[in-house]
Amino acid sequence: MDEQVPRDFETLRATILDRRESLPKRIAQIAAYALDNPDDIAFGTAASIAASAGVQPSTLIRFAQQLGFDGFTSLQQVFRERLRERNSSYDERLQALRAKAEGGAGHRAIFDGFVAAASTSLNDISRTLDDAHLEEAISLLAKAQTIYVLAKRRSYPVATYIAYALGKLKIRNQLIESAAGLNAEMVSFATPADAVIAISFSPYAPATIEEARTISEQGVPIVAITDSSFSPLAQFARVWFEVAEADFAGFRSLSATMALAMALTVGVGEKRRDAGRKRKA
Amino acid sequence: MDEQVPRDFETLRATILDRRESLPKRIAQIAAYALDNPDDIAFGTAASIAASAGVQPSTLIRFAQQLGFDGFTSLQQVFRERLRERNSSYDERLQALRAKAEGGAGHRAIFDGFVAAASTSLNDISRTLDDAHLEEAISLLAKAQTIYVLAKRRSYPVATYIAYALGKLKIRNQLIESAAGLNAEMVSFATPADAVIAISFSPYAPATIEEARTISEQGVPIVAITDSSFSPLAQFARVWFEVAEADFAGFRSLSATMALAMALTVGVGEKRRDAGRKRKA
DNA sequence: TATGGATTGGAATTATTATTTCATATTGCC
DNA sequence: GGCAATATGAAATAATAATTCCAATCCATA
Repeated sequence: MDEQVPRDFETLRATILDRRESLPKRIAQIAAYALDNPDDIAFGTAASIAASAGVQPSTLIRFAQQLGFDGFTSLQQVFRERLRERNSSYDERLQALRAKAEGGAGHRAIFDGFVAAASTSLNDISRTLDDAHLEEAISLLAKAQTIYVLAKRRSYPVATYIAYALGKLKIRNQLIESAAGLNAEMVSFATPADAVIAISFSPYAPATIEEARTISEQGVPIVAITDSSFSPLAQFARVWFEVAEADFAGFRSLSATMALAMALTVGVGEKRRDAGRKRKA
Repeated sequence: MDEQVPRDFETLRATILDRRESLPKRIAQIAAYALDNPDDIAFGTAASIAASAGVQPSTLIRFAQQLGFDGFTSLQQVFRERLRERNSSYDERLQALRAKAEGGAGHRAIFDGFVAAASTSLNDISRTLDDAHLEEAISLLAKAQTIYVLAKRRSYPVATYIAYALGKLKIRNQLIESAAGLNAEMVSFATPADAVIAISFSPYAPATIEEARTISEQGVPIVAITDSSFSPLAQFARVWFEVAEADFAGFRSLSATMALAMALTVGVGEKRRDAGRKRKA
């Protein structure tokens, strides 16, 4: 027997799809039903499932045996496992996390709180992000000679990640950081042929705002990621994104901002590659 | 009969919580088990569940009857229904995102991909994080005079965030960065009374590994965040976390690492505050 | 501490459900 | 078209699981 019994749903699914052609009519019927209504298989009885699928219970068992199981029951296990593993619904999970984080003692509660905050933020941004803005921002950045990245304090990690990613994609970029106090000079090098990604959240770091103002006065287009339309960054920006990050224990999540930052970065990379290809052709 | 049979899980849950006080001992035992292990109720048999909960099957049935069901089977229906429903939202959403990200054109697809990767990572870490490791790491870091933070390249954003958060919490820390090429000196200042948070993922930055080695040879305890037990960081570390980040378009998410990093940071903050309070009292 | 009612444990009973079996039908092949 | 192999249907059977019942125990109260 080289019969390998599929232990998890994905393998099982693949096996079924693989053999689909060679299965007898009624067995194929059950196979299709199983893949279309996995929940019914998980919960139903052999008789009820067979009835829904329009076959005899014995056929159902034969189907299971063909797949290498020793009966319907062990086939059903796989379908049940699948439901088990898919963790609770998003909201339930989040609620549970929040409950643990709020009520709970210990450090696990803190961790859960941050995970919940991050999940919520991702959820929100996925709902609210404006596709048109994204396109616009990417076009703008793709045309830039050098992309300047401007962020302090809480937003700084995002800036360093953007810089890292742009670097890996071989896109010229300059992180505006203050180690040597030469920010003003760095900023002054930017021209309208360049572009800026500026990130700042309330309370806005004064230095970020100042530098954004200066650089926008030089005619350099700015893509801003910030948290409200009242943000001082918004007024200097050519395109701006409103990202609402949930917070926990006084620290805001960064995951939504990170996801957006990565999308911008990789988006620019793709756009440039496409443009390059077109130019050559 | 004013007995209202709870038809959905939430109502059932509320009912149970409501009556908790007035339930007899064994029934209460089953009630607690049911709320803690709803999946087991959904899939198990009366006998298996009763055994897990440490009661007799008959008690399980009495529990169901007290709630107005006519037997275990109808109680179980509610738990199954819950699984069916919950299963749809979260996973479907993620799958939809992935599908869009994979199949889809345009830049929205890229964004969706990063959101999906981040969600998956958060999901995973929330399932796999070991509470004991977390406690251990926090105790270790809370005792440190100075917390050194060590990470390069892709992990660097996490390090900067940790440094920012530690700073805000007024916890002495030192980010080991190479601007002036003085890393070796910085590292040499660390003593066994300090501690290190080191973060590195495959392909491990050689500098991170080297510095981690040196610093651990000086007897400084290391808390590592890395991606597998084969990681060179793991061998130097007193405590280490395995974090599996999903990736998209060649860039790994950072959200799980970030959540863990924040939990460590804030955890240390809390632990110190508690210790301080105790000392005064 | 004695007594009644409520609760529990455990085995007996009943029901439900999976599986097997066998007769019948269908299909592919010579 | 006939034969064998395969597939299918339907009912009988075996297994498993839910439920019931009754004796034992616990608990509150007088």
